[in-house]
Amino acid sequence: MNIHHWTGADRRFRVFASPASWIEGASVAQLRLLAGRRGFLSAAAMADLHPGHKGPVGCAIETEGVIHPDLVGTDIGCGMALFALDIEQRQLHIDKAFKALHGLHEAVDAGDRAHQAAIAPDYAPGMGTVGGGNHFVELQVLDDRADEAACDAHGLRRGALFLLVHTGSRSLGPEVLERHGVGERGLDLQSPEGIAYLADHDRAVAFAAANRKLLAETAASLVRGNARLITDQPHNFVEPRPGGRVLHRKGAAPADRGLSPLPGSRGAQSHLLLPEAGPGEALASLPHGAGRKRDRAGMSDRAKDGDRPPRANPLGNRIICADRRMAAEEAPDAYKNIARVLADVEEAGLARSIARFRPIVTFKTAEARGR
DNA sequence: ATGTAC
Repeated sequence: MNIHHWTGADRRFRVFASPASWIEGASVAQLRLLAGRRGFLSAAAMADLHPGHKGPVGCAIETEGVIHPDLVGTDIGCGMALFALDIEQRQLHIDKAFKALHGLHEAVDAGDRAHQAAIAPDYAPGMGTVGGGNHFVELQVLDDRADEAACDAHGLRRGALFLLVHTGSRSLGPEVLERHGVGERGLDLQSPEGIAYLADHDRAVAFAAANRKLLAETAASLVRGNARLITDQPHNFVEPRPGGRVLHRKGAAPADRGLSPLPGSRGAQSHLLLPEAGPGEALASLPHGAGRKRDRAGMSDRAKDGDRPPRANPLGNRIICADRRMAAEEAPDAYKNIARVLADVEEAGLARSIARFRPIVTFKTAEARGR
């Protein structure tokens, strides 16, 4: 194991990344600031670590009985869900699929939306919507099976189509954070305030998972197929742990709930991870993707020099993104190399890839907005 | 991240 501890001798912090991985200094600085948080015990960062608005993204943070809602952030329950389609790549008419997927939001059934949003009816308009930022619905093909037996066990066939869905709880998450917002002091796990936050948090987590399911089912119907859930893993959430501890995950997927998607950028392959025992210092966590290499503002500025964001890319997938600013901010070169992130995961013994997926069509947004 | 802050 050749894992670089960027945080030096302070054993409360671990960064599971090799020296070959680009880790921005600002994100490590944000990580170290967590030591001042009430109840702080330790933090585990992954190779996708990057700076966020209020704190580092790509890490797990454990406290002694204190919930810090601001560390989970606004998009409570945001995560990645992978669904298998009952369609082979060779059966797919790519042009038809590309055209049909433009209508993803319009195709969501009103009754299904209301049903899935029953847990938070006031937020029903957001149910079955992708949202902005790095969210997407992506049609993929399984193009390599590193572990054939594991793939067989889950019915993952080479050449079959899949849907990878990345979205969250839409406007519900921000509302929950604001309502329980407590600055940096946090909430005691056992207090009425802590219990109340957890209840609303859990609703947002469920809402987000329902959103991913509804989007996958709708996208599947647009390509004349049916979606079967392989795995759904949140990466922005908090959970009580044995011994009165609280584990926060901010851009980190759980390593103790089975298979976990590891998406690359929208111009790269994705993987499906099978978690391994791993060291306890990793706080039962995995990276949630490639992680940003360049911030959004920088990417947006670069695009103002007249370059149209590319609709295609080296892997040949087509991207539905009518919002040019979003396309610039989310361009593949804003992200780290997923192969490098995966190598660090495997080297650290956190997980291994059992399958690799190539993007075919990516849905971001069909509405033009930014310039 | 967010029916996009001032």
